[in-house]
Amino acid sequence: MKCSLTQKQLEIHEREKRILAVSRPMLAEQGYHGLNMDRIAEKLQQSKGTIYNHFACKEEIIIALAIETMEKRIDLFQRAAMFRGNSRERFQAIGFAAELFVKLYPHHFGVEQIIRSASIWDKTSEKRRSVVKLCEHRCIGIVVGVVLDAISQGDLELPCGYKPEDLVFGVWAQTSGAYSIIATNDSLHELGISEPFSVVRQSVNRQLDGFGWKPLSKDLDLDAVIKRIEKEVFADECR
Amino acid sequence: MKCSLTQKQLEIHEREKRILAVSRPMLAEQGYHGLNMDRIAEKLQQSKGTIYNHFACKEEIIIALAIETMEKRIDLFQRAAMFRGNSRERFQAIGFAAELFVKLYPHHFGVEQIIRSASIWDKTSEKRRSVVKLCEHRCIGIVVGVVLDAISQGDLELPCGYKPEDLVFGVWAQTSGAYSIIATNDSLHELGISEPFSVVRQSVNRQLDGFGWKPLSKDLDLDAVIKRIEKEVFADECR
DNA sequence: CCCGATTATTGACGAAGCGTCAAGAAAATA
DNA sequence: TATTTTCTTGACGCTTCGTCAATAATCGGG
Repeated sequence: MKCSLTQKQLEIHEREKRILAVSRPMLAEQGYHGLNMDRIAEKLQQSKGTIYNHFACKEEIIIALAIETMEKRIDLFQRAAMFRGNSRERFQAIGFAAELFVKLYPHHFGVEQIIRSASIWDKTSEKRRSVVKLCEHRCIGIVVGVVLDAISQGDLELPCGYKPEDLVFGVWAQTSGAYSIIATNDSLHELGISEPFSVVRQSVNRQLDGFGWKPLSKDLDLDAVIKRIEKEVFADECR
Repeated sequence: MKCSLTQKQLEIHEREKRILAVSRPMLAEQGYHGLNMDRIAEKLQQSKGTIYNHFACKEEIIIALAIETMEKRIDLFQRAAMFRGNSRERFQAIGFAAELFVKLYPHHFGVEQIIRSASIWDKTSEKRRSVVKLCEHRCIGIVVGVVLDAISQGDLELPCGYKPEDLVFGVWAQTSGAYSIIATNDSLHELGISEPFSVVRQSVNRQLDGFGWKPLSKDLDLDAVIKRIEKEVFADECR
């Protein structure tokens, strides 16, 4: 009967989620080597072969985790982009989301780094790789959307030959670079960098000011905007 | 006799360099998994035990390679910082060096990423880790030095509460983030980012302009400065 | 409800690769 | 030359990945 078919398929689908749920902390705590196929099987009380029915190799699990991660970020970004305010404030909201994301879920951010290692990326399936690309595209698309709105609303005029994607790339590089350094460098304080997150926020705003994206940060009460973003968009996450 | 003693020690020292020389392409081409202790031994016609006399584990080889890499970069940065020009031009020279480095030796850049994986970093010795820290410190120190010169020469005034290290961190994050994205993301073009290196240069300059570091980029003939840097500092590397 | 066909599960197994260590070789020292 | 120290070797143990033939469960038609 149909119900039975669905029953089994549901069980399989359910299991896939459990595999990922069990894998994530292993990967988060010990990195690539902490993820152990035998231990996953053991924890789920299933044989290894069954795990391999879901994921062709260890790296497929990692990239699947990364996809979950990227979807989570996209969700935050989408909500941020819908913040009610002018274009610059909406961009600010996305920046806030990015920082929130890395602070709330540092291991998620870590997973995104891990799949970029050549020795891991190369073993993943084309199928999941294209999902990653799509996620990336969607994520950038959200930010580009805000930039385009800014342009069409007359808040921003890009220099000749400069595309919205270029501006986004600059900010993307800045933030992801900073978060990556923060996450992997335990001696930042010794290097004289005591408030890296604050520095990133300032650098980004200075860059946007440099592009003349109005209202300039000197004309904005940034703290008040942040407060509003916290309250209106990320009330659940900020407590 | 003394000569013989030196002889043997020289041989050992020589071998250590050969181990690294053989390891680098393996790591560059296939990443972490491409580096294979048995194959290293085989290529050097030496037993595995001997390799392990030099390096306690695979990860130690990787971090040793990373140290070589960092020293190479320090060399480029030092030369760049000595460029004869105003403070902003000297900073420009360092930026040029960073870009040159990642373009000339992309695999070197990759090694620096690899050691930052938790699962690798954790297996390295405290001794080499502190060397890495030192290299980082020296590298940042060079750049901070130029910023300090700019301040003392009256070219730059940092906002209240902003340290030279903070400015350097911002640029460091921007460039390393960008290079990392460029290296690991094969579909940048599809995302609408066609000239990422050019975007980075512009973003950084816009940031420095934002800090009011004189002379501002609009008052500088950047192309001419680059030409001079190429000719006067990196003639050997640029051909 | 039963029975062949299909699909899913299992865990022993092979392969690869890391790191060890006792035995033996080479070098240093006396 | 004899003895001690240091260096080298490669077989071995161990872990972990991924496979696959055998087995079990599910499905679908009669």
